[in-house]
Amino acid sequence: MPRARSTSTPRARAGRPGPRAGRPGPRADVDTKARILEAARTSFSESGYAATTLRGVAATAGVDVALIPYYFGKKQDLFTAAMDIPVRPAELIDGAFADGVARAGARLVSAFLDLWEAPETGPALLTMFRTAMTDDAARRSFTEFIASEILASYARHLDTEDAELRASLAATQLLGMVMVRCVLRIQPVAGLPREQVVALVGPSVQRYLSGPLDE
Amino acid sequence: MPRARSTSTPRARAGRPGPRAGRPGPRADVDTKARILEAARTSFSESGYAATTLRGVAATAGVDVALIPYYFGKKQDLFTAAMDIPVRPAELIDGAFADGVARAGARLVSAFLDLWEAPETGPALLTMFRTAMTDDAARRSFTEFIASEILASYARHLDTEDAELRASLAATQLLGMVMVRCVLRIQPVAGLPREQVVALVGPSVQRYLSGPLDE
DNA sequence: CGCGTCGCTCAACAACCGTTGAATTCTCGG
DNA sequence: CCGAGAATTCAACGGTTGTTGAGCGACGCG
Repeated sequence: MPRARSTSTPRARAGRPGPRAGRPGPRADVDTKARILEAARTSFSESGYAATTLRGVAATAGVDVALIPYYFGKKQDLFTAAMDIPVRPAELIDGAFADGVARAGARLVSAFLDLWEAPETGPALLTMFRTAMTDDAARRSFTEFIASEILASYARHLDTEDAELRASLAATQLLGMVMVRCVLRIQPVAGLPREQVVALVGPSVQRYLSGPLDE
Repeated sequence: MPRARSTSTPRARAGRPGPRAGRPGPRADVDTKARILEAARTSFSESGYAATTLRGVAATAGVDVALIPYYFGKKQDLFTAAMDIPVRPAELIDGAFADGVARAGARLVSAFLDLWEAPETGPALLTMFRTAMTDDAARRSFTEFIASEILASYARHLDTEDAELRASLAATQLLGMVMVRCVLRIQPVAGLPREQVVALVGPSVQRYLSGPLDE
């Protein structure tokens, strides 16, 4: 493991920077930090964590590689910064239940589609989901987040005693719909108009929320 | 991880005069190729393609790194070899429809659970799914495979004209159940006995297959 | 004008990656 | 008994990665 390579570099001129450094071009008229973040979001969601290289992110952002550690620190910090998106699941669920449990199924499907199809939140959600599928530590925190935030919010609106069972069953249908339509884009579900998807899978969610479970 | 290597390999560590190599231990009592394949399957499914290193696979298989290119060629070839599992989706679906469309929902749920919970096929399926979510080329071939193999098999058993729509809707529920129960392992669905899951989500799949879609 | 500071570039570094080639030992058919 | 070939090892190569540190240019404040 120790390569014991002292300061004898194969190249000449060790330690001293090159003759050309500094900032030759004009000052950044656009916000460099935001450009890095956006490039990082798309790269993480399209290629995953391990396959994303800082050099690739820097290239699509049009900046130097060293600017990323300069602004964000380590690669893991860039990742958490890219995943920090504004989404309040509790408010979303409360909104879906606003006018009665009887309509909550369709409302939930609609809200889920909003979240996953918006360019602001969709890529980050996909990345979090993918990481939760892969990394075990991420999976634990992800499922704990779902249990304490999402399922608990459901349970507040369903005052039956099997509320958590019903909530997690509804999650299977909601997640599966999002996978098939937004991620894998399997036809014909992927090509249907939004309202039709809501009308088709809404009743299934509704059955889990308020219908008879044993039949 | 059974490391049942009974015969000890005498590692005579003498000096270090130039290149010394060869095979010091006894010949492979266990099938080396199979051990590499198994280690590769679990590593690919737990860490993904980019994050799996040949050195890591070799370490958990207990062999030298160079044996992997020796047996499997490039890393991509090892990947395709690890993904080559015996699964005949058409037969599976035909079996689920064997005694009538009316019972196909529960049968399909049961067959899906078998497939994803078996240690033989589960990891590879998970890997294929994850890769399809990440890589766009893999996604296209995956969805095309689903359309031409899976959905077409469904459609053969449902002779209505919206057969493909019904099949892809059923896929949302089946995939979502597998995600929540087998991959993310969200409670309480993950902790339920098998038959209860079949009883709970079977009717939802059944509705997509033969129930009224507009209600 | 002097000077610090901020934004940025360049070059290098150590570590690790996949892959190759040569060396060595074993097994086995002739 | 011997040589052919398979199985396994070590060492190295060229490339890429994340990260660091030093230098450069412009700007703002004194």
